[in-house]
Amino acid sequence: MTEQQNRVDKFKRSPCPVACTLDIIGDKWTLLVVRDLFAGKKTYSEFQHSPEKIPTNILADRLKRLVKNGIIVKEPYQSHPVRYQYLLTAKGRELGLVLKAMLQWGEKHIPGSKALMHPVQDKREELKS
Amino acid sequence: MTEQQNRVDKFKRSPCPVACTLDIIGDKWTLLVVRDLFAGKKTYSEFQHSPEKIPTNILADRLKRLVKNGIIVKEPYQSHPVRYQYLLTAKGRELGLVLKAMLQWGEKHIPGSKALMHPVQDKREELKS
DNA sequence: AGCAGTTAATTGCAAATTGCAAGTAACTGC
DNA sequence: GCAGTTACTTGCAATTTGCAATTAACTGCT
Repeated sequence: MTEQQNRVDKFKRSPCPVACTLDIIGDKWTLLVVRDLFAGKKTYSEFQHSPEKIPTNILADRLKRLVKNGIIVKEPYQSHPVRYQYLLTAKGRELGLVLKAMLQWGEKHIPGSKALMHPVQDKREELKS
Repeated sequence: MTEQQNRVDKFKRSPCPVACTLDIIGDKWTLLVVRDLFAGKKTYSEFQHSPEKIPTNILADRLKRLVKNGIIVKEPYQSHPVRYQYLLTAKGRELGLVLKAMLQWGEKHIPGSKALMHPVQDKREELKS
């Protein structure tokens, strides 16, 4: 088996980028965690307290998968009671467009739904130290 | 119970448009059917023959849900052997941006994945390099 | 007329995933 | 020393998924 075949084999269902993306984020919870990260949430308990009330075992699983797929990183922000924070990587931040498209579709087509805040705000000021 | 409460109650998890959108399209298969519709596929068997090989009971279920949510319509395109076609509504076509965002994210971040075709092709673009 | 083939499903069942409750471990603050 | 917080894990029932087989209604071939 060649390297190319190895690469092909790792596509779970097909080489279609939509299918591959869905293999990573195609479920009811993953993008809600990403949404929370865009909203500035960082810790396990912050995610747990979001209005959708994600079950704790699902949250633990999704965080693991997001780390495995390079969308977030997990790092301790304090040792003594060791506490972890989860941060979006560049790859994860680029899911902002997916989130934004869903948010806009939802706001337009699901009457009564209302965004608490928008991800990927157009802020042109990031070069400040 | 007031009308407002009725409206609130119908949100499955929260009024967040991202969560509401995920309640409709947040699974591994639904958006693949929508992708196929963007690719010009219209019939049950065309969806079945896509490379991901969606199980037939899942396909039947997802088509029902897409109809129920106003994303597609089902109509006979011939009577005698009565045959059905499924067509995107305006609401469904507006999922093109979600699909496009996923496609671009996948192409960029999943090495080897390659789009067979792009939904929502922007006719006016890509003159610069 | 008989039979294979196509389309659009439904049914049955095992396996996997989800959702809920409870429990755990390490620590803090009173 | 005891309640509270954080970040989980475990157990288990319920739901969903995936696969195979089957069905119903027709067409086209011989």
